[in-house]
Amino acid sequence: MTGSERQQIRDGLSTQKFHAASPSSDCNSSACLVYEFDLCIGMSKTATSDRNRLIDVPRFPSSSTHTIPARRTIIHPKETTEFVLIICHGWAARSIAAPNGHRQILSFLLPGNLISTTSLFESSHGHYVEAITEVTYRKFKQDDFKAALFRCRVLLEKLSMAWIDERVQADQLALNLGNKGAGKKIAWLILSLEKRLAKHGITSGEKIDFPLRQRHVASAIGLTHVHVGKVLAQFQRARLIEICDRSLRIINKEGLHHIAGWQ
Amino acid sequence: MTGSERQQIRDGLSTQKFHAASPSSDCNSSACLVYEFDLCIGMSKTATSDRNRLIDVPRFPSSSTHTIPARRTIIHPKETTEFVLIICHGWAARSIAAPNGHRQILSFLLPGNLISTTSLFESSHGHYVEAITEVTYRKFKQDDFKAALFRCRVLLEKLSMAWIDERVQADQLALNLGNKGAGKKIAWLILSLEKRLAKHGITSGEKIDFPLRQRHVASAIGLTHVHVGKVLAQFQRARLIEICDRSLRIINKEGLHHIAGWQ
DNA sequence: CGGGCAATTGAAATACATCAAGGCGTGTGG
DNA sequence: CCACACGCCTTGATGTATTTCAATTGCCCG
Repeated sequence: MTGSERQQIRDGLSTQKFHAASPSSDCNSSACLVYEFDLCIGMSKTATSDRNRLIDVPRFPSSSTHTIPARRTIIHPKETTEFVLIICHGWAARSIAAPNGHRQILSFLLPGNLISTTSLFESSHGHYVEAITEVTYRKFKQDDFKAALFRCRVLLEKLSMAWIDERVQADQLALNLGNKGAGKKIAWLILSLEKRLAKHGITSGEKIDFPLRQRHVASAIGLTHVHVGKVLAQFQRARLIEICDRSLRIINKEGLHHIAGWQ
Repeated sequence: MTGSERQQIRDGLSTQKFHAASPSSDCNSSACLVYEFDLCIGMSKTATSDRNRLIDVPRFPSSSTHTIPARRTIIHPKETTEFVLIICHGWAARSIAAPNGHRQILSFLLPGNLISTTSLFESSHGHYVEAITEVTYRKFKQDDFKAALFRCRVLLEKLSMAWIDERVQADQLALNLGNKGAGKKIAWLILSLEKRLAKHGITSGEKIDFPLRQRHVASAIGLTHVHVGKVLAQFQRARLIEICDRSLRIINKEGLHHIAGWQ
């Protein structure tokens, strides 16, 4: 996100506008409830290639859209809520903290991602969600969301796929955190992000959006931000990647694969 | 498990005996399908204090019991199957491997644990399961298991609790793997195992079963077995714990808590 | 007895954390 | 417009934690 795109938001309150039909959206199928559930992906390829485009949810009752500036906390682990959140625009991080203060990012949330599949059934989240860029998200009532799931069998199926996916991702995260070598970990992170973005079609050429700060990378893979900086610089000197202006270009994908141990 | 308890099994094939009613079991409620689902725990406290006792599953159709010697692989990640496995006796480890060979243990499976909640819906597991001690497990047909879930609402509820639990455990694992300092990680592992064992009532006094080899600990927390050995020795010199003869005694629990960062 | 697995130990190399200082861009308030 | 604070990135110097390698021991089992 460039500075000119950034809205001026001076206080910590999220701006809120209740859902009004916006037929100009690039996602106007009545089945398009959730991007992640693949129902949008088919048409998104033909749509304008806006990155991070807003997902619209027509014919869905009682949802509201919120926008929060970068670096703000969206969800506190202890707060209870009856809502389910879906990211429409921007990046967020889901994390937990040990009582001693150490924080670990569990996953990055991209547009279309449900904020933790368990949030459908539990009213307490048990983790933080923080905005990385400015984030727009949609807020559904748990009950409404569940009801929609029962009305539409294919949605239910997609949800179960989403939570299996979530588990696979968690397993892969553990695999990577257990790795030795900062290079391995970072290469893995880059490749897995690239894969996710490509799957959603949010990638123009080889250049991908990369709004992560070094501290995000650091607390996602268990290193200090200083060391992350050194390794990234090294990667760039080796012409494996190129980072500039909040976007990343993978120059030598094979090389990264090799370093990450995906071979 | 002591040497004298260990059956002599000479080949790699698992011994298989189809289920025959065994009313002498310490778990004879008709509802007692799965230990983990809490239905056994109430009575297990009054039962004889056998550690690692066999879980029996009366009135449940088409299940078979298998026994596999220590260090043998129970499940390969690519093999497909229509069965759901539950550990009855002994310890196992669930793990995944990167293409380069690095293996990460995702969880230790104790008596009563379902081998991955996703195995109910997917015919391919995607991970290894290896016996740590000799392991006895029960094998259900996926369909039969699902049918039983629908027959019994409370079981369904327990299942959903099991998978939420599985996710919490996965999150905690990531949190620990991201920690710096071998002591922290190992203390955390010990405490979390103790907690799980205590919950199941498989703990006599402060002494708990600890059949893990150093390499298991190592690949569970992402360190080398050499270093694990050094840290464990250090813990014992500091009189935090005492390990002997495959069992572990926690001497200074507060100390461990402090080291683990649980404060 | 020999072979495989596990635990232990020490010495050396390396990877990583920690600390500290400086630079750069951006928003902010005078 | 300026000065200033803040967040972020970079760099170097230093110490520590961890890996790696190698050699030794004990144990269980065939």
